[in-house]
Amino acid sequence: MSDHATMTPRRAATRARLLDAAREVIAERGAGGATVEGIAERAGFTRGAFYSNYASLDDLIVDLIRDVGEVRLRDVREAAGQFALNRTPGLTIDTALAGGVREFVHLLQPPMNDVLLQAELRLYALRHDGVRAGYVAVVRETMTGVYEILERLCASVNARLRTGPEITMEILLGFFDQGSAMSYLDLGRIDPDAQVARLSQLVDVIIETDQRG
Amino acid sequence: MSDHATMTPRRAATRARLLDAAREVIAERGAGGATVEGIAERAGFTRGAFYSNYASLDDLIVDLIRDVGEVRLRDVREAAGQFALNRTPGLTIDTALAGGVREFVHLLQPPMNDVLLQAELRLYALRHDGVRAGYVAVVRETMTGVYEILERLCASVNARLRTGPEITMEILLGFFDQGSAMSYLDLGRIDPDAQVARLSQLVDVIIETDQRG
DNA sequence: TCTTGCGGATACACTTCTGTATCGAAACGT
DNA sequence: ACGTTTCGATACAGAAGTGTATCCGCAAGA
Repeated sequence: MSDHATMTPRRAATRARLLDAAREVIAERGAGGATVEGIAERAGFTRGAFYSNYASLDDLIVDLIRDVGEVRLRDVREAAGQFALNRTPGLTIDTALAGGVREFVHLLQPPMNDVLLQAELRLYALRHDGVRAGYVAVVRETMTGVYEILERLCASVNARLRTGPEITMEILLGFFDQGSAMSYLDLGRIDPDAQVARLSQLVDVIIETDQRG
Repeated sequence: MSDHATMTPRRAATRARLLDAAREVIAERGAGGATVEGIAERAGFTRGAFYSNYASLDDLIVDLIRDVGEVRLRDVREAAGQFALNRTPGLTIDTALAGGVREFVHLLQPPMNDVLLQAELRLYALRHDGVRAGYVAVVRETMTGVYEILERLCASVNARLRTGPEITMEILLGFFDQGSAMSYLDLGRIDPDAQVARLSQLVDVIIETDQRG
């Protein structure tokens, strides 16, 4: 359902505008505070447009979760691609790890709205049975994708992860969420240098190297 | 402000009932979906009672954040106390660590409502400047308390943490949040055995031991 | 160019929430 | 026991949102 490729361009464009508006409004007011009226208005429409595209707010949010998941996974894949392109073989472990950190650290600095939206969607999935399965699927896909990348990186520098996929990814994702939320809570912004340092330390914790230096 | 010790018992009781109601309502409908009317009604009052105790919903939520923080910290302290009481000196590292895991693992299995409430309050703090400082203070206090306990535990079994307080606590808290949320998303409940296994693995990751066995 | 139909706007009736103002009653000091 | 204070209920006016039903105009096809 709601596959933007299989509908008229006009309809797809309207839905895209509604989705973008929903991102903003949900980030600003929360999923509970987001209203059909608010989203439609933000998109430059009236409620009429909304209801002729989605049956309900729930319906739109399902669409949004799918979309957000796709974007996230694509971001990670792109970072991985960049890393693979830039990597020069034969580096020392530390240099290679530092390179990896540099390539992935921007994922640790999402804009405030993304942090809020992500948290809101997770809460929404927790509360709404009809959404949960889809949400979990998206998270799993992301976790799997990231883990593969991580494993490849480790193998290429003769290091290995201390724990299996599931725990590793939970540590990673939890750390990302916790870190970006605390940054905004604490400073009101994200300090890139601090994030590089944080990610480096995390890598030291979850990765085990056979040799040193 | 709103120190329950310095007000008449009746007032304190009413506020306590309102706070409890707020916990439930916010967990169920989210901070954005929680209304003065809903909270008052849940507590068995009308809005009149609410407004004669709090100036606004924001006002109550500030109180709630403080309260939730106190409860959390007390829980951790109690777990630490239990651990100290039950611990028999001279155990092997692995046995001692296993004991620690057993003592703290129940903190990894909060009821669904606590997971939701915690997430909602964090989001609320992110969005409301007037609340942020207090929220951060509460989190810092919790982190410090937990870290002290963790350090003492490590020292007593001749092990040490791989990273400093800040990163360690971010990993821990992030892992806790991520884990409980995913449990409820995935299974709809929390599996205690799985949590023990998860916590054991986490301990292996963040703790470094000098000897083995 | 005509017309057909879809997409978005408008109107309507209803519900829920807000904040204030007022009132009755329960608690408390003397 | 009595008056005072305080606390919680009720009433009111207004704001905002919901979903449906209806209408209109533009865009695409013959």
